[in-house]
Amino acid sequence: MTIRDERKQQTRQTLLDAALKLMSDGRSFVSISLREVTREAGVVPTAFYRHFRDMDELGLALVDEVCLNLRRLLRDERLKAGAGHIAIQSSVMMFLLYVRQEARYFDFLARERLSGSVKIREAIQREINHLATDLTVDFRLFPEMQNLPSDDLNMIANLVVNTAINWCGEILSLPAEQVRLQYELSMRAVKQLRLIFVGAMHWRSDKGEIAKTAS
Amino acid sequence: MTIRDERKQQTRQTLLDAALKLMSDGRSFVSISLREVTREAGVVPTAFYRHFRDMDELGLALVDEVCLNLRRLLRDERLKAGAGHIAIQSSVMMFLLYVRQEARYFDFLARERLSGSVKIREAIQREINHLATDLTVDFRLFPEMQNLPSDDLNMIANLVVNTAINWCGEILSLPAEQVRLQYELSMRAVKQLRLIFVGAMHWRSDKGEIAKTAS
DNA sequence: TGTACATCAGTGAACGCGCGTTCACTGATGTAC
DNA sequence: TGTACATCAGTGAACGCGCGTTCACTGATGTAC
Repeated sequence: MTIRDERKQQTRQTLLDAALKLMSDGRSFVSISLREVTREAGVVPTAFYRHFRDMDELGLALVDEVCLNLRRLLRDERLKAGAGHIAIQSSVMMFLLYVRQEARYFDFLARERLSGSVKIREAIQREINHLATDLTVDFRLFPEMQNLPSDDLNMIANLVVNTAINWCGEILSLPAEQVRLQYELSMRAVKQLRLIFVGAMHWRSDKGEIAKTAS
Repeated sequence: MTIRDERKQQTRQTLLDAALKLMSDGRSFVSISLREVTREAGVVPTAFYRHFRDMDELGLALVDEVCLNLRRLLRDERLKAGAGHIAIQSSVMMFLLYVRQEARYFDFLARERLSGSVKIREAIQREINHLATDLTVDFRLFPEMQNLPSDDLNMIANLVVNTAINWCGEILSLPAEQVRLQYELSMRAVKQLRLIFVGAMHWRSDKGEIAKTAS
């Protein structure tokens, strides 16, 4: 990598960071202009085109970057925890602390998942499906879940991942100084994951009659 | 109501519909301009100000309208079902059919819930919390849940409502002609709600040891 | 190593465009007598 | 009921502004000999 290449990568990163920063006070990606990004990054508007064809391409790069970091975190968590075991409370708490710490990343993901351009939405959804697949694999190592069909494991993984995404959206919409509310939300999240696991452990055994007991 | 008032209300509704229509092919509210709305509605840009101060105010009116319709639907469903009973499969299927039928409304809600302006996000969150509260009240009528503390009922209602919102986002991102995929998603939704109810029925009794059984 | 040319990340001026908003207006509808 | 005036939803021209994109450019860095 030559000096020129390195500097180019630096500028590219500056542009990505600038876009995230502009979004960090609640604005959505689509409302941010190319000129704003370059202004924030400290380069001239035309320099943008040396790195991205248009804002959509920058958005996709942002998805890649954010998801790469997230996958790293989850991989580390997974290694630490050991197979077939999960300490729900500490996992959820750690996850939500990480979400707040890297708020810009998760804000971007949670916000653009449904409202971004078609390409960006698809890219994010692909990553989320990937997460769900990883989780399905993890579930196979749980003794309590080993005899569930993979269809059901998938369904449960999807529920867990979507629930976690909701936590992100909710905790990020709380003001930073409202620590009490954040804590309460975290405790509720812990309970929700526990409830899903309770459901998973009793799944199938009594599937047929659930909640058909009328008043 | 004079003729003039009636016509004014008509124009106002035309503006609201125009905004929804412009969003219906995947664009987010913030990316739609005042001039586009008036163009779509067939009035001159300046006529807009006879009805709304700015686009944000129109957005809030849209939240009101959409949520009013949604509440009506849910109230009717509730009356039909009778207290303390829920037919999970038919309820979920009916809900998702309604979501697809009124796709514009739910697209708007799902999309702007996280990415709209602060005011719009708050308005939508308020409505969602309201739904969760209603659901908590319903839960009280379930014999299986009657002895759970209201804190837990709340937590479960929140999980159910958020999960349902996720279904909306997912089913609306499927192309209209992919009926097969929509059906599969619906069946998964049914299972997920069942799983949550299974969890709820076994909640508390074995809360302490959940998933602490290591590999 | 030194030189001569090529590359290319970033510059700065310029463009046409759609935007939100202002203003004075028009003419149908409402109201008071 | 008929008339004279008031109201006000919608009009149309005009404005200044930030936008995305084009173009020819500069000068530091890379490359070939």
